[in-house]
Amino acid sequence: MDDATGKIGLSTAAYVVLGMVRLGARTGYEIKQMTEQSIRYFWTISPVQIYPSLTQLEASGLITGREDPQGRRPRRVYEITDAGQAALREWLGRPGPIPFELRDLGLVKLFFADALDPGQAHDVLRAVRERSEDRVAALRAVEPTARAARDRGAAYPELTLLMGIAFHQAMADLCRDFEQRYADAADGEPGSATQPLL
Amino acid sequence: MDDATGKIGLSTAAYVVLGMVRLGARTGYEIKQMTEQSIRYFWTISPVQIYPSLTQLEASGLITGREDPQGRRPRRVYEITDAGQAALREWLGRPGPIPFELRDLGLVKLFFADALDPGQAHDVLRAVRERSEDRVAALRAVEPTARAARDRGAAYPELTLLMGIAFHQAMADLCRDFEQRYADAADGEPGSATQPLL
DNA sequence: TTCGTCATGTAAGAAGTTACATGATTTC
DNA sequence: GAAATCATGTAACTTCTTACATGACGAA
Repeated sequence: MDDATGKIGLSTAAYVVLGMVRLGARTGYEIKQMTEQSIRYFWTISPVQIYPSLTQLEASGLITGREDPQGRRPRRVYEITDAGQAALREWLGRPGPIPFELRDLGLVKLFFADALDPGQAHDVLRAVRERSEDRVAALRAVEPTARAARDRGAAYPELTLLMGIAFHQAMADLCRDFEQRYADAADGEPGSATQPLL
Repeated sequence: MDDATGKIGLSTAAYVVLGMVRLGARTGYEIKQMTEQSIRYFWTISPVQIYPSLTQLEASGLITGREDPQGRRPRRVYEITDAGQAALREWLGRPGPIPFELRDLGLVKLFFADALDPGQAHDVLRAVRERSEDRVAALRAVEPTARAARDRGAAYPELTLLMGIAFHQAMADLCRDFEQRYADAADGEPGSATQPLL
């Protein structure tokens, strides 16, 4: 999976952490929060990856950390360095394949839906459509935040949000097309395969 | 990840194998081929999962296998049973959440692209767009196969193919929008974040 | 006779997630 | 004073992928 990390010994997770520090996340905890609020729909990192990444990034001089306890609660805050800015840009611009992985059980079930009778297939179609519609609604709810970020100098988060919306909207629209097309096409029995269909 | 497999002791991989047998794949090898040609863009299974699944499915009476060596080369061919048809339908219709996972390094890089100067950001945008355009072209090349399958009783594979196309087309279109919008907006320097942007 | 394909597996390793563990601070 | 949040980690467990291993058949 490290197609795009290259020779340098930083994992993708570390670059994500670096990028989040650049965007103003100061502690591991804030990085996790920010990640959940922004890129969770197309990337995830767990605390298990965040804290070692912070240590490694600091050791490499890409961020600087200092203790800033709140009362008796320990806390370490980080900032990106010039070297960190450069490393982030190098990674963002690094050529090579850009892995894209989709794992969608809904599409799998739709793929096999010919095994069902029309009524049941319709139910699968509706379930997948409603899932995408819910996702669209969830993403639209974040739009104001993305617009606010754009007005403060970060325009690209809004683009990735719009892509998520367009993506799921396209799936929902196609589901609806199929639902209508096969609404009254009560063919009756599910297809039986006596010879390979694919 | 087994949110949707439920109490019964079959993994998602086993149901996929079952579905592929129903669609006419007779051996483990053919299942792998068919999987590569059809659902690989939204699901993957490796031979390591296929062969144990076949054993398990046969032990459960959902498929029947018989030896059918070609010359001295061993070979075991399978067929789905009525119980297998029922199990597949039960799984396809099983209610509950439908996991959807996207992991896209392209979106991650776009998300952080404000750290780049406009020219470099444009390059990232173009790289992501070209990737999606390539994917659209690859999927369109499979359309005749999907249409042929539809005419022989399997209409849903075409739907999942159309979804893949629509999905990537939407991403490519949005990239192009942004490329044009920021084509001459040479703001100059990359955004610097002195306070949290998100 | 050599290469590509058919066919079925095993073993080791990388990667990531879940659950656990701790404890302070703030809010109700 | 109870619950939610802040904050940082560890250990165990899955899960998946990669590489390896074997060997026959068909075509060039």
